[in-house]
Amino acid sequence: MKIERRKVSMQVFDRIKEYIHKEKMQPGDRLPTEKQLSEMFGVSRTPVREALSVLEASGLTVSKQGGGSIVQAASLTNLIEEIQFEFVDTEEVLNLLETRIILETEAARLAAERGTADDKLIIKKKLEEIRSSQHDNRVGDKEDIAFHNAIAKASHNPILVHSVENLTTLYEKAIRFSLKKNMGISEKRAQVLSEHERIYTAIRLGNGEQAGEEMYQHLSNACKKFKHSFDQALNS
Amino acid sequence: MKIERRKVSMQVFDRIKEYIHKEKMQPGDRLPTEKQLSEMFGVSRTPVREALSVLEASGLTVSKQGGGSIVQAASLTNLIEEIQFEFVDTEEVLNLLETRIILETEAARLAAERGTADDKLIIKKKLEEIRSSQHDNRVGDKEDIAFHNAIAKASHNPILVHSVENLTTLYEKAIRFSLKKNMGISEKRAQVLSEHERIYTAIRLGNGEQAGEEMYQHLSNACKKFKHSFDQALNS
DNA sequence: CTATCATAATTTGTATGATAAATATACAAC
DNA sequence: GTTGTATATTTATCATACAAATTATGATAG
Repeated sequence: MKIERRKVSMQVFDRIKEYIHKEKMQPGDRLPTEKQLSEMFGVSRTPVREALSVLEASGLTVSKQGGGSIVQAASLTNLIEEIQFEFVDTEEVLNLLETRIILETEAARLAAERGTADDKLIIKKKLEEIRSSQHDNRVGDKEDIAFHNAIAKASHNPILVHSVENLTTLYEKAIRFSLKKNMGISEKRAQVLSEHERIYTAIRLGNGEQAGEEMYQHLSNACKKFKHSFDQALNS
Repeated sequence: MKIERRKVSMQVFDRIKEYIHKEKMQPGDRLPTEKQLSEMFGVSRTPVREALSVLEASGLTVSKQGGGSIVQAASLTNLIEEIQFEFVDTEEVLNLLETRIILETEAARLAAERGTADDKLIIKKKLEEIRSSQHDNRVGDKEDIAFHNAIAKASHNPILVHSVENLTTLYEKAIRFSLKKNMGISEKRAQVLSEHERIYTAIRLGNGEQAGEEMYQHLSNACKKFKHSFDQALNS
């Protein structure tokens, strides 16, 4: 039997989250001071500070020297189940997207030119799963990836499929650890959905050039959005 | 204008990530000790510990009491899975070539646009090795692959490089295990060399469009030749 | 020589106290 | 109402110390 020994700092991390939830704290509210928290939990300031570091890195709070720690998360109900940070290099994500653009632009074109009715039906299904995920207000990363993979499959080139799947999986991992706050911007979601629809339509009509162009635009926009959110994170 | 004021702990966080990346640390490798890190960056242990807390919470490292901090996740580039090679099928070789065309056309374009003088020198060297292999009447597969890989490297996109290398080595294996190797290639060697030279020239001049076009022609020709020799083998 | 085990050294985890720097607050001056 | 200033509060960092866990070392037995 293995006794679970969690670090005090991480226990404090949980307790503070719990506290925020319990007290129904709103964005802008001030947390108790580090001194108060350390007395509250019967520990020293050190683990409290480390817990607050993680909280801040996860975007839940902001600590300002002299000003205390302030709750930032907009809604505590869909509070972070999992901590998400950026530890992946921005440059690597951009390189990843660049490579995806190269491969998937052609994959979309080939899908339009070679895809069977069956292939296109599957793509359509994936598109609708994206729609319903959006309707449920979920993130929908998995559905997004599935849509792109389905298009690759319609190219009927297994090597290409494998390469695309490889990159999309990597991308999902990268995004999971790098995207922190810019999830749920509905207007952007609508735009993404519209882009997906345009890609699908072009494929359905068998218009390879158009499909490639739409895919290119779609991924280029993803690239722009990523850069933009990164710049924002830098200035905060 | 907003004066940039990043906390030391977060600067340390970035520096450690940078260090892991720079040193190409693999999962399982041990980071320097907290003491060493604090001396390295000229700060106390406190911010170093807070940075490590965030790193650990993000899943990049694990810190064990007494055991040091070890890297857990690697950079994206190292995560790319290789396509395992099963058996050589003509169709698969064509699929492989098709995917290579997609990737390497763009790789050549990027090489022309982003390649440094150094990069181009290396490409030139590889080209000359192809020439000398031809002079020695050797097959020169390795040299051919090295030439293509060097071009990919000049794109300065590690993900793209890895993807291209993956495919070129796969291609080399495929050709090697394919029974019909060296099928009537010798007379086309001069042509292949000329194609390589045209690619190099376009890259050297920084003409991206041209470089892409030449690469496209080159690999398309390889495709045609493969098809042709396969048909011949069928009819014999 | 090898393997095992006790011991020492190293390293992280936590505690404590002190100082610097930024912010918040209260209050006076205009 | 606004501005400025003094004071108190609070976070950010430093320095040191010790506990706890792991790793390295070396001795001993076979």
